[in-house]
Amino acid sequence: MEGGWSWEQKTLMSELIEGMEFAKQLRVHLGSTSSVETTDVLVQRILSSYEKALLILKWPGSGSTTVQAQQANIGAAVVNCCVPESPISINGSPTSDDIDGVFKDNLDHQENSKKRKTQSRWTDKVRVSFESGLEGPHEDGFSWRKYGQKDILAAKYPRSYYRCTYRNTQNCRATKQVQRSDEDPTIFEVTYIGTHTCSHGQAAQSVPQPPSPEKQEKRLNHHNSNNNNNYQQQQQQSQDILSNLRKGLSVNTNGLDNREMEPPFTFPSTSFGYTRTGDHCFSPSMLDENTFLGFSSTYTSPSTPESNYFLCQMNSFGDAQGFEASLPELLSANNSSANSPILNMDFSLDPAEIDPNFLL
DNA sequence: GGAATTTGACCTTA
DNA sequence: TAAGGTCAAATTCC
Repeated sequence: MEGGWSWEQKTLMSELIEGMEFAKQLRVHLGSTSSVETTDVLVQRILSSYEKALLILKWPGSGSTTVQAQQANIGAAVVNCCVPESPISINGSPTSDDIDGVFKDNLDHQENSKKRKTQSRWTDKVRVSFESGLEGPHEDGFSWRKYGQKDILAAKYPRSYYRCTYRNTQNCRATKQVQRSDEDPTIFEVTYIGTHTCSHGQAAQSVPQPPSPEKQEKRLNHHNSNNNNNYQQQQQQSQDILSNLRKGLSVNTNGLDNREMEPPFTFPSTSFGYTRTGDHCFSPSMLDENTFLGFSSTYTSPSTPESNYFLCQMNSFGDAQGFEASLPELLSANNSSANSPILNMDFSLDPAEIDPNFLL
């Protein structure tokens, strides 16, 4: 398998291995200087994350665009193919046109199609395993309200239209369309249009919880919604998480405290493989500490059963873009960053400490 | 009773 | 003018 790996993939693997080695060394070091039990727990979790990341990369199917859950406790696989229906900049952020479109759209509430054209728009593909008990895409962290359904010409399944629940109260213009794939009914193509301007994004979910997947499934049945996130929000959340991390670091640098630790990592029972491919990606040089940490945090988070385990995977072209692009998504996949174990992890990772050549 | 979904009609675009 | 997208009243659910 490794024979077909691209340079980026090999580099990624190398970096992960190296990081794991560093963590091991840290454990040895801390073991000699500190008797705090949590230290070892933390390091164990670091190692666990690395090991599982490596495991993912080593999966035989990781060279395809489809992520199949290959562990018994991964009930559903999410294929997240980011189809750039509008240009996405190299770092995954919407282009200036996208931003302009959103901005103008916010100024002018009388949305028309021309403006819609300029909105950021991308498509994710979500594979959902029927074995998981869910028949539709899992929640993507935002609160959506279905406002329409339409039979599409030449499509076997109708298309469902969703808009942000807070459209009226906060004038959030984000919408999404969910279309079940003709070829593979287990795949839902989710097209996101516009960005969330509401303050009830994913992070807000820790307050008013949206309907559970079970509830949503009960309601939506066949035309379920969801998956994935708004990219800008992901970026913002990446920043938020980093900010929280740094706050935590101020505690950390004073020594390991007695904050309650999350239970050891376990794969959630209803989890999703997850891949994002296409141009909605980072270049290796754009992979900053946010995405790195986000990967770890989400990867290890068992907090939200419907959206917790997201598998990064190389795309079919063998590069690392899909993997990298999925990182911000991984960040926000976990609905509440407060639930992310990494926020409880007391290790320091300042931007200055990040190897600027990470993945290079 | 409030909130979410359904669905037919209407609007916009190519 | 057909197809996609949205609106809004009716319906359903909690």
